[in-house]
Amino acid sequence: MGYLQNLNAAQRAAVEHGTDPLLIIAGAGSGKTNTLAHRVAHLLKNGADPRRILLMTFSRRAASELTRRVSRITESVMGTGYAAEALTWAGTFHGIGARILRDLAPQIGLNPEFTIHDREDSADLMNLCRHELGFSKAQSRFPAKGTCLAIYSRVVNSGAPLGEVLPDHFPWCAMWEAELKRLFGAYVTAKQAQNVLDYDDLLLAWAQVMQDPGFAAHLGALWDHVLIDEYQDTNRLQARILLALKPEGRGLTVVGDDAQSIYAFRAATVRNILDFPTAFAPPARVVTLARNYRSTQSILAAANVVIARASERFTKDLWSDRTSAEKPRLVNLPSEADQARFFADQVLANRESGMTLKQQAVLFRTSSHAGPLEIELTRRNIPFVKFGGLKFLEAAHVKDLLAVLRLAQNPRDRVAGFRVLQLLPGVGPGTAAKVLERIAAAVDPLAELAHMPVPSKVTGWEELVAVLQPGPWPEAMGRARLWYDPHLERIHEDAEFRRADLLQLEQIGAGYPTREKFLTDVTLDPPEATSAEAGVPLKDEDYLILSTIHSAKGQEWKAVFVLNVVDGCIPSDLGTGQTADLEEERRLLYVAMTRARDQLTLGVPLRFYVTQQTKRGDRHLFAARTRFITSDMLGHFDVTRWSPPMTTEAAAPAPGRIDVAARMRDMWG
DNA sequence: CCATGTGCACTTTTT
DNA sequence: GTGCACATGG
Repeated sequence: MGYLQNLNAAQRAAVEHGTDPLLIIAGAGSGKTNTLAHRVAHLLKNGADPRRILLMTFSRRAASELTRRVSRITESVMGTGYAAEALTWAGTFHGIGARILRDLAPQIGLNPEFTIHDREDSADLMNLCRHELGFSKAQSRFPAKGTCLAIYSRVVNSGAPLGEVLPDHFPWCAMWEAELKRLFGAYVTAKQAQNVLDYDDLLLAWAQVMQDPGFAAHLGALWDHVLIDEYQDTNRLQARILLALKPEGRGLTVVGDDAQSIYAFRAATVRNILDFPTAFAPPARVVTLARNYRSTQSILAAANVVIARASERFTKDLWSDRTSAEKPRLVNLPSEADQARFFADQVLANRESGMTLKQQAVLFRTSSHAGPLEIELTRRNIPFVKFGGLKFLEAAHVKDLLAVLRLAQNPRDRVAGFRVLQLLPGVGPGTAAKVLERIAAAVDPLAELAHMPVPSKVTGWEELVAVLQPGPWPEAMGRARLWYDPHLERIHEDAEFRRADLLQLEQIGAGYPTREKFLTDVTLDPPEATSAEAGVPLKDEDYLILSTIHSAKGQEWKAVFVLNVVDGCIPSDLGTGQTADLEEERRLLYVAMTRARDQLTLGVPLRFYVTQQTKRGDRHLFAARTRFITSDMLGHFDVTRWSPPMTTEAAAPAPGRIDVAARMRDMWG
């Protein structure tokens, strides 16, 4: 049992625990993934069938990290050749849900060719319903499409009635309760008529299936062991699915840390983890991992005092035996630009002393906060990769091309159809709506599209019909891209950059066996960033990590820098209304701080820039240090102040010497 | 009637 | 950069 030697007592208890329900409370850096991976390996070693293990995580990144670790450990335990592919059921809740629904589709009244809407598609469909019901023309302002979808989503995911969700989370929309109810009814009808599912449906339909005793027994019997990571980020709907899957809790293991719950805005609730033990009789065993292997004691001490003020809390103070003389730094800076400059200086200084760029990360609350830093890094030729924020899938050209594929897959998908049809010159919202109306009523929508009369001013109809015809994959992807190319040229000035994205998308698509698998995966697991972004380094090059705090969860770096640790950013001034929201912001800071192994630097710019309220012009605000670090905590930090050197060389990139006259002469010589 | 051009406001976090 | 409301032009 050599592979158990490196575990501490608590970790080992979690790994060797039997099949009764188990809750592992795993603090930041406590070897959570490692423990979970060892538990899986241990199960396999003792004869468990890998195809009968269900591994679910919250995010895709966590899922792939976990399977990677499991395969490494199992290989060392079971010998090479024991492939991790044998773990066929590993993924996110949504991904697993999509797969189950696709498999069961014929038996549960779904068309197996259903397409999946991402958040923007869902909002577009919501908007369509909103128009059809005439709410967009209401005298006083009806909530925008995104807000409608957010309300709907929260109702679905929290299981709370609309009458509660509105006053609690969307008080300014409470007057529209009756209209919203009608809207949501229309939205659901539209989705079903069009054979599409949104993200929430992947959970909701699964939960509905689990309410049927026959299906619940069938699905429950598929797996002997069910292990859930990041349980603090699950919502009520997910918990319901889980408990229906394993009502006795047999073979059920959940892992999480209430102090790192940062997805309440998606209706995640800490109650899931707090209530887990008593959901079973006898109650689930609880194992707590409080020893931290990541950070120095001085970093942990600071993080602990931040989280200690949290109002509702389960657990533990983390401890570590990694001592260090260096306290976390809290640096006051005159402005955001100075913050960018200082961080860049420090990153380079760290590299001088032997720390690679990849071992360092800059974290921020909101993607746009990284702007000044990105400029500074580009100016100094420091390569970086940014996670979170601008998404590949949100770019108009990518959505266009995917819409063509989706329409071919599912001609009743109205959002896709609406988008694709309007690419043709001469087709606008009116014509598109009529066409879609007509093909929706037809038995064979594609045939109807091919044969229906078309307004004479519309061009390119035959080509569109042709590109939607069935054909082998991935050639169909290339056909679609070539079909789109002239439209791309016509619509976008910067067609070359966008074309590069589409070529990349084609590459990705070629890696999938079918169009359906590609579309499902690209919706549930979108590529991180567009290739058009400046200076995407090659894989083997060294680069600095820029990431939102949300995307940084579960990761660690030797040195961590946090931007804008000021009130208005952390906590974000958008979410300071409710105490629950505020508590989440506190945990967010905690998550950011506990990513650091050796060195932690928090930036506090005195002035920062607000781009909103353009009516009154862009503004600089004077910011204060975040309310989560009160004066009495400052002893845990090394508080300093930094200002840029007052030389002209520092203020602007030092120009070299040039001979303008000579250059002008050379133009003609 | 309907497609297209122009101006203005907004941009949390993610499956 | 992107989406939405409104005005104009076919």
